[in-house]
Amino acid sequence: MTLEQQAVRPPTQSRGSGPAGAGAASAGGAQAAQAGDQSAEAEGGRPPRRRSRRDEILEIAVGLFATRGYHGVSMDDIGAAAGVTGPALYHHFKGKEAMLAAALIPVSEQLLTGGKARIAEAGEDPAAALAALVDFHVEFALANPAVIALHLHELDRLPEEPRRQIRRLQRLYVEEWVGTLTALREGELTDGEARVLAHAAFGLMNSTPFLGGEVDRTRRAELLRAATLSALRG
Amino acid sequence: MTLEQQAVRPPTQSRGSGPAGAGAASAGGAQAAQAGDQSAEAEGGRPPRRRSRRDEILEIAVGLFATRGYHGVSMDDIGAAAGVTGPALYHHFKGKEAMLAAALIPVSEQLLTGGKARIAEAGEDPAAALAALVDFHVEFALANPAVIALHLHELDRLPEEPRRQIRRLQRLYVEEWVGTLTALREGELTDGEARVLAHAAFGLMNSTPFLGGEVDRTRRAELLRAATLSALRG
DNA sequence: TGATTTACTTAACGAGCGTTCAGTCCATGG
DNA sequence: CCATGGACTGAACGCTCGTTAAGTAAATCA
Repeated sequence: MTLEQQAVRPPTQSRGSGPAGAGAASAGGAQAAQAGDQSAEAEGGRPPRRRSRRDEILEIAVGLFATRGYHGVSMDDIGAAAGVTGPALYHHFKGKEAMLAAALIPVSEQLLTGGKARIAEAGEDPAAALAALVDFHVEFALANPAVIALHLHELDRLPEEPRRQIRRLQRLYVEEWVGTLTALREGELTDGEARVLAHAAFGLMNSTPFLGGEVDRTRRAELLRAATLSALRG
Repeated sequence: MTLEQQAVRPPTQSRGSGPAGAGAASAGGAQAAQAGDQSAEAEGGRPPRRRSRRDEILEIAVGLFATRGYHGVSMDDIGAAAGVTGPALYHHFKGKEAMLAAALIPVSEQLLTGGKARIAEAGEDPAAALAALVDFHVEFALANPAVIALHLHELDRLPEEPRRQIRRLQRLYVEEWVGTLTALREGELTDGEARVLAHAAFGLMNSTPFLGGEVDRTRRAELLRAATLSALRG
């Protein structure tokens, strides 16, 4: 009743494809595809260099999952939003759960590698490292609100295998923050306490998917950065 | 596979009832019942003073909803966890959506009235009002993690009518925070910016449903209070 | 005690879901 | 020009879900 998505693609047009009409409200994803791929199981292991229809569908699905919940969206819904029927999706993904996994895993990977990179760039200075981490995470959250929301809400809908993988990546990312925080406030914080603060900071920075408009993106980033840093410095 | 809930109640025992055996992991709710009541539609309008089985079931349902998601829990699941069959629940609630509404509405009401009370107690002092608000919300979040999680994740699963009511209560609660914040940092913050900060503070304080143990409750409250106040004072 | 009410049961329904399958369209490559 | 193969359709499956209906055993009340 609220947002009826649909995008009747041009019925005939080979590779490449244009932007899918009135697509997912605030999709964020489309992060590479390298996780549980199914299309390249043959000999050679060459990853398929098809960067288009699959990711396009994935982005649409992420938007729908984020606004209506994983169980609140059917395969037919996703197909309709992408301009195809439901069963057509099985040519790109092994199933519904595989779609969710394909959307979530790259996010955890990007956060972890990005976080590590920022810390490394900061050298031995914990204060600079924390500032860089906050900067990075705030920017990421503002750029990908839908995926962030998915990550927060729908992780438990995954089967054990990919869920454990994501949890492991998340844990490693948290530990980067914990290390930085304990170094910055040496003697003040135990590891457990730093973990509480790290989760609190994520909650703060990830509050951006809710609430839209009124304050422009730059100012919002500024507010979130300042608030997070104040919260973590004590 | 994870947490198989069940609570075979004592098969015969009139009113009162004991604690339902191995019940919902971390249920928080059981907040009064006054919302979309169905049992007292007859003449007189006397509210039924039965404070027991209904709320017991509601608490169990909240715990399940919080850990597995609204759509991830069936009526049979809830019934089984309460020691009855699925259809038996229709003697206490009009349906599944009514259960969710009955769990969520009292929370919004408690937050709003509690928040207003703390601000009134603080008189004209915005700094004291903010401290009291933070104190109140942190305490509430730590006491009711399951309902907080539900409120965050499953609000959109409600039909329009109760959802709008909850959204209205939430908005009023946010405005209490916005008023306090703009008074405290006069000239520094627009209303919109204060709203961003208020949502950020909720995200911070509501981070407590995730993460369990390691740090005891008192210390965690202390950490969250300090972090929130630092974040909001700029 | 007999009538009523409360709390529940078992059985069954219709709808919607994820998924499978067989076939069709069509751009491509020899 | 025909064979190939990817993208997709339409129909159908088995299953689960929320909900309804009819009946029952026990507790309460007149």
